[in-house]
Amino acid sequence: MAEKSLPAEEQGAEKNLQYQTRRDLSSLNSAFDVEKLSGFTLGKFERLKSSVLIDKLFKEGKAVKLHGFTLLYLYHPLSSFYPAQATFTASKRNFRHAHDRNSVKRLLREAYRHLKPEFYKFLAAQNQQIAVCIIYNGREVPTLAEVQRTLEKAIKKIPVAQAAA
RNA sequence: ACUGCAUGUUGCCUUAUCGCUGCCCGCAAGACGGGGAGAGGAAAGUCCGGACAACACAGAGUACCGUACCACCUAACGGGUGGGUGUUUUAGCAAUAAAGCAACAGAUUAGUGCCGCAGAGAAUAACUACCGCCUUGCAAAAGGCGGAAAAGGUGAAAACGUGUGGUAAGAGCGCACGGGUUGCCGUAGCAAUAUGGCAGCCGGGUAAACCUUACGGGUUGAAAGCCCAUGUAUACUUGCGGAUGAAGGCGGCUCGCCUGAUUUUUCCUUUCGGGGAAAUACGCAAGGGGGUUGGGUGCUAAAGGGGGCGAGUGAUUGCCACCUCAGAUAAAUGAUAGGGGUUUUGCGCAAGCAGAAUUACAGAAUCCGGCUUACAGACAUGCAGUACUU
RNA sequence: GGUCGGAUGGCCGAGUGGCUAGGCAGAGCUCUGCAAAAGCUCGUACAGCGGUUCGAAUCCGCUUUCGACCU
Repeated sequence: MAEKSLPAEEQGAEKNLQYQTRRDLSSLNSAFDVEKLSGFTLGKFERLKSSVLIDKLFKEGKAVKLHGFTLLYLYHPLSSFYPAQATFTASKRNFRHAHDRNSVKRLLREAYRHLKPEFYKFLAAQNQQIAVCIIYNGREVPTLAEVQRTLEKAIKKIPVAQAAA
């Protein structure tokens, strides 16, 4: 165990990085180019995982509703270098079987992955970070093309961040 | 050959691009690069049984819950295998055979309850009809007392069946044959049980009604539990501190500035005063319990896998060498395109051509052994039916 | 992931093995000059499949579906 783990100081540094929520965004941009971050990837740090933030998102976030999709968003500083973190859900009421829910969430993820670069440019221009939750309210598993078309419209509806917010 | 049913096996393959999650290696240590791995037969239902963990625990009994033909298998089981018994279907005149099914201990020696409607009566049964005696009456008959479960009808179920003797009429009341059941003995079998003999009994059903007998069961489940960090107010315990400044804050930090915490009792000495002890308030440190938010561990090498050689009718098991095969946590295992395979539709004598679909049930969450339920297509075996050929 | 409970007419809801109560709602009739209220009458139910039993809403098993609790 001792051999495996990193030296103590490095561990500390890593933790700082996670716990630090406030950071200077301008320095971030100088270190990591937005262009470099906007490949068609969707890794661990681009997904919204903090239950605290998710609670906050559902409580205070604004919603864009479009054709059975609901897109919740909240401009909020993140513990990630990426301009956005997203999460995807389908309700247990509409999809009783686990494999149906999984496949819907995979479709949403796939669609978001392809729409991501433009969304990131839009955010980088404002120098803002955002938390997003995409919910599918339909009762049947949709096709990928359908999801992409609707999501693209929904994302374009997200307004520019207010200075006060 | 086709169709149906049952059981078992299987549950599309491959190339490229864009991704996801662990692991290993590299490096400039990054959220980078490379390599290799990554979804089931039911992962499901959570119906049983274990492993593992925490807590509890003298012993015995009671309550409660579960199991229930016998033997074996197994870590264990309500599971499985083999056997027995009963029963259903099919074939057959029958004997019997084959296939399927069974929560299959006890209701004639523990006891209690329940059995609607109908029927005289549903458990010490007399309504009709039957028989005897008595009373009334010319008689027919009526009434009363008693006998009697053979006949009737009712019902899911009516007091062993047939025959015969017997009787006032009848009755297992006696006898013969037969049936069931309990006990003992003989034979076969480890046993359930089968079979033969002897003796007793035969006034119902229901235990997935209470119950009896035998056996088993401590409770709670990985959101168990253990560790680390973050960090807030602090009950309580211990230690230390002190206006000759504890402790905290700021700065230019061996220093300066600012803020700033206690009283009582008692003893010794005594001019004021000083010192000690105890209690208490305050402060600090440690322990500690309470709450908050994360991470690690538990956690994937196991009652493991397929293979070979044995043991056993079989479930299962012994030995040998080989293999390492998911580990996520707002929860990975995906998407697109091409090729092949499969199914299907149309055209065609056929070869083949063209189109469509690629589909079933379904997604690991601590891990195993079962059971149950769902399931497109393919293959194998068995049974049944239909048609044709010999 | 784990542990429990329910399902009876259009709605609520009782029912310890023997014809499934009751209320609300609905339809018809009475009453009234017409209505309301009241009274009378009627129709419509045991989630599904299988088993135990002479007989199942009830007992047992499986399935479907709704809900609750545990961090």
